[in-house]
Amino acid sequence: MQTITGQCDHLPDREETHERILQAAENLFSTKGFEATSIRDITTEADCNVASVNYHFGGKESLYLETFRSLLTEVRDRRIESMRRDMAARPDMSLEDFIESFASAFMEPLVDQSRGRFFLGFFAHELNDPHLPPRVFVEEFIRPLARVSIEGFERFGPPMEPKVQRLCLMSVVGQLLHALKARLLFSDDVEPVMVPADLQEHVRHIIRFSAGGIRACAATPSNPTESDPQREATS
Amino acid sequence: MQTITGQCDHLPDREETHERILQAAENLFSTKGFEATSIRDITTEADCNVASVNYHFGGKESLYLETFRSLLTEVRDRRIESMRRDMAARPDMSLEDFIESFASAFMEPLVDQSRGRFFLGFFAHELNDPHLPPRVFVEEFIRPLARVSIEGFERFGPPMEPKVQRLCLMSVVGQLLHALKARLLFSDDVEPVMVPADLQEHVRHIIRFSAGGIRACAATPSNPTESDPQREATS
DNA sequence: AAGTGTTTAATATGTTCGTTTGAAACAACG
DNA sequence: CGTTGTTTCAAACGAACATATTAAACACTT
Repeated sequence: MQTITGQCDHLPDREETHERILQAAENLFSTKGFEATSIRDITTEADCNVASVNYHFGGKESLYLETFRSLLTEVRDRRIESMRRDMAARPDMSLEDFIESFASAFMEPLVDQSRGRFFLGFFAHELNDPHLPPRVFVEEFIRPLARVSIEGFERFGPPMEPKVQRLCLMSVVGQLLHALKARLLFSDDVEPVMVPADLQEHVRHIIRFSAGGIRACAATPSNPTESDPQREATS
Repeated sequence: MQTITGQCDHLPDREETHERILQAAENLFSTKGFEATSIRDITTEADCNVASVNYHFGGKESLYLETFRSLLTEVRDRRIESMRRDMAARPDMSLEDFIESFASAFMEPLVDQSRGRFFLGFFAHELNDPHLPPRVFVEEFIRPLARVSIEGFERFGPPMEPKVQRLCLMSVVGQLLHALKARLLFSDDVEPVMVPADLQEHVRHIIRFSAGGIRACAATPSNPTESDPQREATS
């Protein structure tokens, strides 16, 4: 009662060990994956005792789940909030404007200095060595994001069948993710030969490319066996 | 000299241990990554002794390198051969035809029952926990493939700046890779709600989408601030 | 000051890791 | 038959692993 602030003069940790473990776990799990990360790796980086993980989280697996789920919800909610804000502020967007809004909502949580920068690594490892309960990723993360995105396509894009809408959404997402991965791959290139040095420039290309792709897909919505009228445009 | 064929009557292995280790290593390294795969995992699956890996390959790391590099060259050469064959057989392809040729050359080594089916997993792990010497992946794999693909864009696509050509190539590749990964993600879905059940249908969408995207990018090659003429096509 | 619940560190146990060793089985050659 | 080189095996090494148990140190209440 007498010393409110004097609880941790000599100890650097005290009470934030829980947080330091979470940060170290996010960092290591996202880069090395679940199995390749040992509790000792985590406790060494968190500068705490080995037993702390079992005490605070009840084991390695529980720590992984808690870390990943909180990361999922953070990225998801930031994206949804960003898109909803843009859609409400500018009800008369062009298709290009909406794709730009979607792209920035999609990318920003992954590239800024927030916890979201760990997301891609986490996801890559989880994809081919799953430790999350099945379907939780699709139901709690992808589905809500797809719902808002499709709503934007409905409002700002050309009329399309729902199936084609989902495919176009996946085309945009695939390009954006590949842009991020390519930057990792070519990061040690002396000159930017394969990928532009500026991510913004790459995103601007994706916006233009995707707007053209979406309009081409909306042109003949129903039967893909029929020959499309654009076929002779280049000859 | 007397018994040429009587070398391995009772032993199932004998002389092919080297190959069995390679197969097991491909399988395990691609799904679990380097660190999460133990030599005992490999030798158990290969049904041989623990010392065999050190004997045949000189250690875990050398085995990983040899496995990955041979996988790289196999996928790369299959892709290049497939594209060169198509380009030679049909010199008057449409843009859609070439994208289809590229897509099948790109996808087939990854989805059929050859060794290439391990490639995606290998690559995903290598991306955020590298164990290959730097730049070997870009120089020996991506660069030769990009050269042939850009050549196809030159011949069968609209005129574009080289920088835009590379960006369009990356857009197509990103969509194709994302289509494959999405199939893994939604593989346990009861009904195909997010992704079509048939990969061919997804690829057909990507062809249509990409042809529209490429033509939109070629429309105004230099100054991206200028509004493109397709803007009013859907209203 | 004594008591209570919470958090940390130290220690112990059994497992698995990559690698090494020495012997055995084999073909080829003298 | 003896020797040599090749390949496989069981066994074992020290190190690092996950986890459980224990006791000490702490903030806070009475």
